Amino acid sequence: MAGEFTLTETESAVAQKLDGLVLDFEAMAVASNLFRAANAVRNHMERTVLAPHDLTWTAFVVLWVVWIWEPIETRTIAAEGGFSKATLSGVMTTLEGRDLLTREKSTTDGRLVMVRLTPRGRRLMKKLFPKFNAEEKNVVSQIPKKQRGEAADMLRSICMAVTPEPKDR
Amino acid sequence: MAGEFTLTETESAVAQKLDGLVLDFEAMAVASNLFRAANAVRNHMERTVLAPHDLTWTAFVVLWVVWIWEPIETRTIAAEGGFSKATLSGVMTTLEGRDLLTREKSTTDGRLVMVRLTPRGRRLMKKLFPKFNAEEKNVVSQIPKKQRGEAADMLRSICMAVTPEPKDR
DNA sequence: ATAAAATCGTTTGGGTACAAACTATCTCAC
DNA sequence: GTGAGATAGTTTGTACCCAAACGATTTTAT
Repeated sequence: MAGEFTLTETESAVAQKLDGLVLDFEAMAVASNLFRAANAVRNHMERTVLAPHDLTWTAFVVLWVVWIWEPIETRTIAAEGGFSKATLSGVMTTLEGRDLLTREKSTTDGRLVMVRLTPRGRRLMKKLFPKFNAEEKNVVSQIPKKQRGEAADMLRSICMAVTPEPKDR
Repeated sequence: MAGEFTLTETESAVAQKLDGLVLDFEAMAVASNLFRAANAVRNHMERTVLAPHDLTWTAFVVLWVVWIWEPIETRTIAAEGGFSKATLSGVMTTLEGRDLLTREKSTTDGRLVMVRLTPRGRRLMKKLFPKFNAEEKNVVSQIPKKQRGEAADMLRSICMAVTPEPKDR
């Protein structure tokens, strides 16, 4: 945990501030830990696996999605990776400049852009992904093996609860 | 879920790419869902609760930590909020400009900066936090009540697994 | 006492991150 | 066939986000 205060300390401090109000501390703990965990994992991955190859988290996700599904349309990468098309546009410009992927206008629909990895990009992913997965394994190592499926399910149901209309993003 | 491909589709596509290699798909699913969930919750909160008050997620976290623990040192806010002191410095400048918090050099240690909310900041949090917690409640609503404690624990143990030395950030 | 090391917060530089506006292309109704 | 609307991707503007370098202050070792 990153913080210096314990959960109990925090709860009693919050209770004082909003005394009389009914709060859901359990929900607070889950939400709070969700972000600590996500950030901790992201930072860990960036430092241990990604930094040696000068990749950010987002750049890696883009490469991964393209690697698995190429040729793939830009909009699908954004949906699959979970970021906006504006963000994606910038990241892809960077990756294109580093000769890791290519953009090509679709011949059947002039609005679409098809994305592929370059041979260099494919070589990188083939070497990098096993290392990445090894760290993912490390990340869940403290969760009892039996509960890992459950963990994935709970996280999925959190997504369901707050995902309204996919729309544009 | 944001993506268009099912877990099974993804697994079989990955398996093809790295055929022969042993991968931990369960770890992959947990890590992947962790980020989808964290992002989904963050976006949801920003849109429903924070945007009406012109606050970003990070700005809200800063205000929250200061609200609960003021007077508080800058370094503690960063540790508690889970971001770098560089990030914090920028966000606090914004919040100071909006008259929501104040910075004051410590009298006992010239390196430290003590942070407090302004009356305006306190009024905002007192009104905003109950709304925020109501949404947090909504976020975990799909997880069976009995499993919520477990969920918080699992997320905590993910943090433990990847948090090496607290150091500086 | 004093120089070296450690600590704290800010600044700098590069890379995300998203909404909104924009351009280009396609679809559909008529 | 043609124009209104929808759709895809990029650009713009603002705000994060972090590592590394920095200046100011304090602590530590001598």
